[in-house]
Amino acid sequence: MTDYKDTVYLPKTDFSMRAGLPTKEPQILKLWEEINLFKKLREQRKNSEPFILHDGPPYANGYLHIGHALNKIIKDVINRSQSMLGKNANYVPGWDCHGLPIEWKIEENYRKKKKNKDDIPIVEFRKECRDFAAKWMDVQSEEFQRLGVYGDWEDPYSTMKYESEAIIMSEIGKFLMNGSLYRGIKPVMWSPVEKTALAEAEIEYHDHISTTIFARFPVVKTSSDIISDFEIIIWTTTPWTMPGNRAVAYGKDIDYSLIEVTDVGENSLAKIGDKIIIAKELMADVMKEISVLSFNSSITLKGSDFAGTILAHPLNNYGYEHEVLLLEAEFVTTDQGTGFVHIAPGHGADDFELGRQNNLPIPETVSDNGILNSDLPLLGGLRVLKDNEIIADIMHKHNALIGRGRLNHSYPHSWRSKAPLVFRTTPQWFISMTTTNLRDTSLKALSQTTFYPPQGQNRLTKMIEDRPDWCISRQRAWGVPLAIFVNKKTQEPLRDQEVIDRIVEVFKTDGADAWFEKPSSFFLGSKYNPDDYEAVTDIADVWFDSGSTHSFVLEERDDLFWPASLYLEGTDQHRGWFHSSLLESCGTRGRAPYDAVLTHGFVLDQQGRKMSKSLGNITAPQKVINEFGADILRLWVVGSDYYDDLRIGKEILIRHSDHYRRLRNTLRYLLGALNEFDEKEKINFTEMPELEQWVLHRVSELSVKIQENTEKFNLHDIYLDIHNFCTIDLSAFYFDIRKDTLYCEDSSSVERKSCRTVMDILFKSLTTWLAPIICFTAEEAWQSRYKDSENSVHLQTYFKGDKNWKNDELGKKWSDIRELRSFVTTSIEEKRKVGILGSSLQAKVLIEANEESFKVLQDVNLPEIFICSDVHMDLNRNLSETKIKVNIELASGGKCMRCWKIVPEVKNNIELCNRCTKVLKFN
RNA sequence: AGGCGCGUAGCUCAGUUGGUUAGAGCGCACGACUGAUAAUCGUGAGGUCGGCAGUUCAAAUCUGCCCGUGCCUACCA
Repeated sequence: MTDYKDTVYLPKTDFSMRAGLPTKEPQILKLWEEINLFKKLREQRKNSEPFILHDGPPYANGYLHIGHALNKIIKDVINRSQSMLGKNANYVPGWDCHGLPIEWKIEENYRKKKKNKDDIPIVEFRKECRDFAAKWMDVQSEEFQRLGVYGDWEDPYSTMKYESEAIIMSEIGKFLMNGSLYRGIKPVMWSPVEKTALAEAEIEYHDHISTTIFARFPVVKTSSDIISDFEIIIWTTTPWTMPGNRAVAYGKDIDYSLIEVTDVGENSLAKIGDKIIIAKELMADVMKEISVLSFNSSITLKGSDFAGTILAHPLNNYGYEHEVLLLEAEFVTTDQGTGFVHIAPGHGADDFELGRQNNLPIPETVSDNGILNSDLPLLGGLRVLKDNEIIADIMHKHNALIGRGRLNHSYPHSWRSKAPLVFRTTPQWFISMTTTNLRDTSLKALSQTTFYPPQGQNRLTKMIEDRPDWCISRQRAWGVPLAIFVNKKTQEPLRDQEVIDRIVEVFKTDGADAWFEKPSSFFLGSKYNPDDYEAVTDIADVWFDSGSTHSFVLEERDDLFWPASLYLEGTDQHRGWFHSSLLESCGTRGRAPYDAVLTHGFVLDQQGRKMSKSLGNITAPQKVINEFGADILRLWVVGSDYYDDLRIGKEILIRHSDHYRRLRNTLRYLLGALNEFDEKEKINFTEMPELEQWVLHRVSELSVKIQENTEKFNLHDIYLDIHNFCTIDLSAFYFDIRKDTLYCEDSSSVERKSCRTVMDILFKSLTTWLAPIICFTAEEAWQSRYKDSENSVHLQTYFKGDKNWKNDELGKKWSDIRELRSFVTTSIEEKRKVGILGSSLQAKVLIEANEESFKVLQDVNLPEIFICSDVHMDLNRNLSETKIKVNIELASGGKCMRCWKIVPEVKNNIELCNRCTKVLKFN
């Protein structure tokens, strides 16, 4: 017997079956670097329609986590796919550099060296922050590039570049000039020891003993006569907030008892005959606490009965003559106290909010070192944390209390000084939502923005509707200073464009440090006397920085455009970057800085739990890259529904690797089949067999779909379509059927040449379709074929099918054929199960078809489609419901030693079928 | 606690305006091939569509409640 293996055109390629991505990907990155791919693409597309995905800046303070990877991969796939549409998708990555976390890190270093932050000159401190951010920018840049993310890594943007700081200040200036930037006050956690505001994360809770008081608020005016001579009793652990009291809150559904005291204990501050009101549920506890021995309480009222009542301050007769409103509030509970809550709008979050809603005044009663203002009657000059016993004494002396005590409870302290904190109102700078109609402008801008997914619009809209004015000042060091002068006399900020311009110009050349280095006179010029003005030392909220990126990146750079085509971030950025950018841009330019917004979900572990160090369920992108490769991570992204939260874990990554293998082997098979393909082989569409025409019909169908889905950023659908196409249409159908043609047919035959023409189209289609997704593998396959490193796959555009290829009728016909084919494969399998045959080539397929099926199959080369050796089909008009009946027999004849079909002509000493004999004769 | 979401086979996902027996790929099991070979092909088993209650001739799909879960409500980004 002769071995005919050498006469068969077996697939041949150097594109390996196993990928070895972790080692191969860096080589491909190097190749791209060598040919300067990104620049080359910019040059090639410089006159094309721009697509600007404006990068939301990550914070430069650590290694990348999987969320960063997710975000940048989606961005990259979108950029690359837009590029595949022929657009100029220039992408400039950036970093957010200012802010508290970096300050903390630098401070932490100081603490280790036992240095005090306050002893370091601010400019020196800022320099260290700057160096720290610069270092992490480099680290993250490397990591992003390893993911395959392409962009202008040589010239990225950052919020701390001098030009950026200058423009940020110039943007602040716009708000200053248009009158929407104003000075107001806001309660913050304040450390009297460090004389600074603290962030939530800088606060730790320790036990603290507080003086508690039960204070009397006489009813002054009420619609409910029955309570007119009663006193409302509140309980508080912060007596020092009493000067700031402007209201008392009740719960509308709480039951309150009207109580008359009839007997009291020896040291009780209560007196017989006192008429007081407290929550019914707390009556027993309170009476015991204030040593009331007996009392009458026959009447119960609902909180809602108190609406409209006005009280007097407990020290009403000693200088605190203002009205105290009795207000309804949801946060009132009967867990503790009296069921009434004393409201000092300057000294608590709930208090402030309730005060704001009811237009209460917000008195500033405490100075920055924690001392009650000296002009306060009776209590001026006392210390808020240490003198509460004295405050209680004074109040008692003036008949303002009905009880007092002490309480050991958990209380906020500074993590630096360990000293207790207070809530205090401080002057802050706000951008008004109303004076320039910023809210309305923003809402209108949102209605003109496209959201992916659409729910985002709703979410952002709700936030803009409800949000208060934007507080943009921070009492910190590492940021863009609010370079504003305040007139000492009028307390009005100086609004002079000349001064602002002078500041901006200096920031451009010297950076924002100039604000701390140069004297006021330098900025004020000759027009103003520096002695008349105080320079603000606050810095800007970092959200203002990043909210301004559109101005110093999109507007300032020649290679970008304003507004952006797309902003794309995690769903948390509804509150963050989408939000601040919208406000900033609407406030200065009257519209959103983006045409569209895309949000993705968060990454969870395999069980759907959030990732945390304590659970030990963190998947690090670096680890995935080293074990699987970046292309697998990229496949994970597009293989997931990233509009929702995504899960990741070992099994999930393995599953995606399985999918990857299918794609890789499809490319590999194409490469093998196209070995030594010559353009001259190409066959015209109309001359191709119907099967080839059908494949091209599918290509054109898919091509349109991919085009549309790219325009809608529907990466997930693109991927599903490609994968299903490779698996169902190609591997399990077209490739399987055409093996005989490809391997055994005469190389000059129309059939084989048609097949290879189609294979060529498939290769170009798949590599360009896949290039945005598995950017490394697509390049590897492309280079494996064309061996022309200058001509990267990423310089191409999507392969587009010829319009003539689309033929829905043909599509329908072949999907019918495939349905009938599945009856045949099932029947063959049954025979295989019982050992009658192995290879389907051993089979002769006998078909009885109803009229409809007969019509579909009659002019089809059935042995080819069924991959069997013989088919006999009869029309059976009696079948109607059943489309076809299939029977399988062994084909008669001998096995051709070359193509392995069973044919009658192979017998005795004849080894080859007629076809193979003919093929060999001409070669 | 409120605002915005999510919950379909072991995994990743499809499921049109409610309309036959809820689909695909991977994995798994079994088998075939040994000329895509750590590949390829075929067959098959997997689901009370988170739960309960409604609306309807008909619910994965609409409504309500519940359960689970994520993001947001920070001088974090």
